Amino acid sequence: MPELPEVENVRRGLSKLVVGKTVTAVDANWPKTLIGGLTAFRTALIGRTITGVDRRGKYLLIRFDQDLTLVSHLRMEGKYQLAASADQEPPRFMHVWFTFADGSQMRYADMRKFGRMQLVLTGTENSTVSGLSTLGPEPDDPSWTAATFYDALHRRKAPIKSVLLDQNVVAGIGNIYADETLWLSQLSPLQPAATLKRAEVVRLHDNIIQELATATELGGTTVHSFLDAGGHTGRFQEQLHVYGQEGTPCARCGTEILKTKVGERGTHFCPHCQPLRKRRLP
DNA sequence: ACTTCCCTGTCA
DNA sequence: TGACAGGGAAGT
Repeated sequence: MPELPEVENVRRGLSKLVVGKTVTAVDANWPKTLIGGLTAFRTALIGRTITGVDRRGKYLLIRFDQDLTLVSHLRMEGKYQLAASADQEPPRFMHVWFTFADGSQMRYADMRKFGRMQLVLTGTENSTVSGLSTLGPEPDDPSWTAATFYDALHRRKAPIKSVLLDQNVVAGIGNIYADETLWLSQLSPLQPAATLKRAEVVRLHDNIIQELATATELGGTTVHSFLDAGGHTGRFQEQLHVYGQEGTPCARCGTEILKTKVGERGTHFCPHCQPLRKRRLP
């Protein structure tokens, strides 16, 4: 469930904690996490020094010297933690750990084992990593305008909720921020994307940019004990209007928030503020 | 473009 | 004990 704001906070945390460290060992007890296998990771990474940590959508890009990039996707439950020494009690569900020359360890824990890591040559990640090659623009990229968003939405007849979750349309939105931005924009999650009016798309575009920025600055949303690399919990969950709020009154109109399924995903909305508008597909 | 699968803790 | 949580890849 880490989405763009959470992954960005992990990036900032890791950036402060691991840049400059040199890998002396790589270990794993769930090798499936490592695309290409543990042996390849050891061969490539031992002796390499971390030079930076970047992010693209929900992907973390851990940069090493000699043009190596570790592409890491946390999926549902992936967490990084830095331990000052190897003796420190490992977190539950630790599956991969990197030991550094100073004795510290970068640990990766993932209860559901959905997360994946892949090593690529820096600069080739966009062509090599499936998911990155077709990834849509960053929400804060000035080239992502309401006009380009409108065009993208009008090529899709699927419900707007499903289209927001499509990383090829715009990068970084997951289930929480899809529901929240639709509530803010007073749009039904079931509204076919192609039926959105210009003004509605402008509203949604503004809210996506604003909401992701605010959530990022508040440290993201903590759901299911999500922790950033520094071990802090996010504070954005105090500002959720619909996600996980089923049965409580809508902050805008008092109507009970409902939960349903859209495209096999749990979807929270206010039936009064977010009515489905009957419109013909263009 | 839609469905299924990967995973396992939590909850009804 | 079975349904559910869900991002993204793979399959249809």
